[in-house]
Amino acid sequence: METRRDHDPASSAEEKFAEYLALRGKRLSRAQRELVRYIFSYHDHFTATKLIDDIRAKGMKISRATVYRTLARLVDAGLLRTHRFEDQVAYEHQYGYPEHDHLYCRNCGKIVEFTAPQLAELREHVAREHRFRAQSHRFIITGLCESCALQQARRRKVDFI
Amino acid sequence: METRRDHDPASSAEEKFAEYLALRGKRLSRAQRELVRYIFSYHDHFTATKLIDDIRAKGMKISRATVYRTLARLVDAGLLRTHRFEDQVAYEHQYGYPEHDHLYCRNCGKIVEFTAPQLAELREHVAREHRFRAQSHRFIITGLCESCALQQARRRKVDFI
DNA sequence: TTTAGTGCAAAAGATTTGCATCTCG
DNA sequence: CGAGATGCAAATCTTTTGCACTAAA
Repeated sequence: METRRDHDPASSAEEKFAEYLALRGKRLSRAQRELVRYIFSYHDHFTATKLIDDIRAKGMKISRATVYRTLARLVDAGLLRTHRFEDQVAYEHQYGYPEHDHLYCRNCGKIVEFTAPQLAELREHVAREHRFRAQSHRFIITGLCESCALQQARRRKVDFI
Repeated sequence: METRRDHDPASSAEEKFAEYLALRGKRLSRAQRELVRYIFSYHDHFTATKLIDDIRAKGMKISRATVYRTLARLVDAGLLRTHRFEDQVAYEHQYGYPEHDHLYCRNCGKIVEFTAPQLAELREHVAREHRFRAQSHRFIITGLCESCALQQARRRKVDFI
């Protein structure tokens, strides 16, 4: 998957992180390096739990505690951002990734990204009206994805029998 | 504020709930009735934990488990809605209370409600585009309220000295 | 060498669940 | 009476922490 060493997201995120750590006298350990490489080798939303399962499946040996500690640092470093959905905290790339909003399936947890330029305007308008200085926003549409909606419709029919 | 007995939120919510239960052969127990009355006797955001503390302080004897079970039903009945604020799950009235969104001050935690009809349209539009069945949405504008923005500007000047 | 990082297991918190026992309808 | 509801405690689940040990720089 990953071939070009110089400009792929994984290595530039790693550099950014190393910089962040160096600046505060922290060290970049083997575990942290492996995690950053793994996390930035593809773009997707993930939960801490899922990440732990994934890296274990890949054979990496990093403890639960270290994963949580590293995620917290990556957030603090501005490389990751957390999102709280209904019943899960998801992480997503912050560094080098455009702003977007989300659709969240309440049934299967699927997350779909979308962008809606109108939101930025609306946000400024509302903020001005309330004398707020807006810094960011979050728009989440919760509901059912196509397959879960169908599945639920089916289940409902069965219930009626 | 609200004095007329017939139409106060607490009793109409109770009726709604009784209806919901009856429709599915469930019973309205003493515990559930007390909870609904308490919850709808005022409008505010609350967490399950806070509710449990509050009712205990009022001398009501209802177990933790029953509170959770009742909250789940109230959500299912469409009387309550859950929201994730910060790192806690908050409940708020859904029944008889207009949909709204929030401005959140990152500095002092102040929450201001606002309504923006355009969001409903936008939500339907986006959902349709992604074949989602939207059930609700959440739009949060994060930033600084007026006083925190001023305060911060002041602090910055000091930092420069 | 020295201090930060790691793993482990125990702790925390919030919510859920199994089960014997009440209670509504 | 019989299906539900309740309370209690134990069980879950995710995330955090204390501590002795290991390893970056």
